[in-house]
Amino acid sequence: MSEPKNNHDTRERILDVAERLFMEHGYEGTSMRVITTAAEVNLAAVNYHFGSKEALLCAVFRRRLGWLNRERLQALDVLEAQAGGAPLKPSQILEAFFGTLLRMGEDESRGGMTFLRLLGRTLTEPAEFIRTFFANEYAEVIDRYKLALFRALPDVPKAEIVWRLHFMLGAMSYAIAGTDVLRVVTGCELGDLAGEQNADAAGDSALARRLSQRLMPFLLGGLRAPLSNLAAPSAAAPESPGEGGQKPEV
Amino acid sequence: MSEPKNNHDTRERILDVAERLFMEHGYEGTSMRVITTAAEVNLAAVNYHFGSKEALLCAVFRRRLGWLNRERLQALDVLEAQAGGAPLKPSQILEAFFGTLLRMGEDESRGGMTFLRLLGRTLTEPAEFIRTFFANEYAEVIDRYKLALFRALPDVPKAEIVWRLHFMLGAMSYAIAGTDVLRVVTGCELGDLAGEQNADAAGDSALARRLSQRLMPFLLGGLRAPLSNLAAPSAAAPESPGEGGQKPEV
DNA sequence: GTCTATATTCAGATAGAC
DNA sequence: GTCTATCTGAATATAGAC
Repeated sequence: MSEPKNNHDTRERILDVAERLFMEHGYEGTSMRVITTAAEVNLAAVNYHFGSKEALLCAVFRRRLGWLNRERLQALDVLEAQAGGAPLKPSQILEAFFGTLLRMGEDESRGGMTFLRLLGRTLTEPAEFIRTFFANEYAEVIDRYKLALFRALPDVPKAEIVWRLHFMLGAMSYAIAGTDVLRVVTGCELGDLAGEQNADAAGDSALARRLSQRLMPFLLGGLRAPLSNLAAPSAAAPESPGEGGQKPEV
Repeated sequence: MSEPKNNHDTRERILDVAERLFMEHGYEGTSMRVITTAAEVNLAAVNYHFGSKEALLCAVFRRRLGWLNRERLQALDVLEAQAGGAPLKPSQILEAFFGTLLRMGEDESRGGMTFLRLLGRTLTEPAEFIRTFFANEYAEVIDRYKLALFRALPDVPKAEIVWRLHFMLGAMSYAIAGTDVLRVVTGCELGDLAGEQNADAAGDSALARRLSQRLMPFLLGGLRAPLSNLAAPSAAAPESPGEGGQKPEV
């Protein structure tokens, strides 16, 4: 309301640095000393501006998630208005939900890939206050998208849809968080993304686009996969890639 | 080689407790004091038996991953012997890789869901020594499975297969790690798994089976999804769940 | 092998001068 | 708003008696 001088600078600088360091070393692995040193502010500044380390982490996320949530809800609003009461197509819903996020990765002013990676990693942090924070932040959006998916896939049991939504969130989080996990686990054979650490702006933006192109078909394929035939998981489903029996219903 | 008394008890008890606590609170979030207290051993016991906290975490994983790696390689050996030189079916490969893991979740003597959750969570920990540890532990197995997938899907670019393998790992890790992340993000609507914390043996075993039944079709659907049509991600692909053009090639 | 006691380092937070 | 100095607690690790 009435901050006099470069208060804004300090706050934002702390948030920027914390965003990056939390992403690189995790919440517990990042001390306030390291943050304040890198941000070139005094050690006491974090407690003055945010109150505590936990509150700092929440502030880092609130700065980005407010916009993301609005964007996601609005994307759904637009689609539903266009459809005029008819159910949406699954691909539209996924594009609205995941596409909106992945486009953040191309937008440096919204945190870019740094924030996306941080988000992916933090979603799996065990600390209690983090869980409840995300539960509150995400509740409304997840609920809207869940309902949209229920309507889009009326023949698929709701429990199954929720599971698959969860799988999709996992695939995305992990893919985003793990540009280096990927290097570790798969042995760095992804050609063009080989540029070690993020080449900041250009490389990150390209990575976000490529990731989106790869991820969306995968998610859609998983979401629309035929349901489990209850018992034996390995014998019945058709195999050859050309013509699988794609029947999500019962 | 020559441990006299209940040395074995102590070591195993520490490993059991560490496995559970690391799963619940993460590596950084779990102190050696808490571990040794819960295991009813002396604070110095961990350093005596394992050398350091880092080494303890590695020991926790080594105890399980040796068996898992052998099992996974053997499953592939058996399949390839049966196929007699022909490429395997994607579903067989996924069943060998993910099914083997998920069956660990039903086997309390192999760590059960506790270990599976720990594994899923730890894969996303940022600490450097953890990354390199997993890189070494996983290298051989991942490589074998990657090659099997290349052969099984000769028309899909290798880079695409590696990405999708990564997506699958993510969906699985997240799904396994996040029985409670799931509760947080999706609002606990999964009916039968609502039993808060793991009801230990019976509930966990059932959860592992249910998870497998849900996850495998999703992964297979994602792996075999049609490739991105390069440019616009939202307009071209067929939608209605009944008959999508399943063509992974080009 | 086990234990007590302790060394050492580092964390988050705050009091109070400016 | 910013800074120095410091409090308080907790972490890993080890020395040395038993």
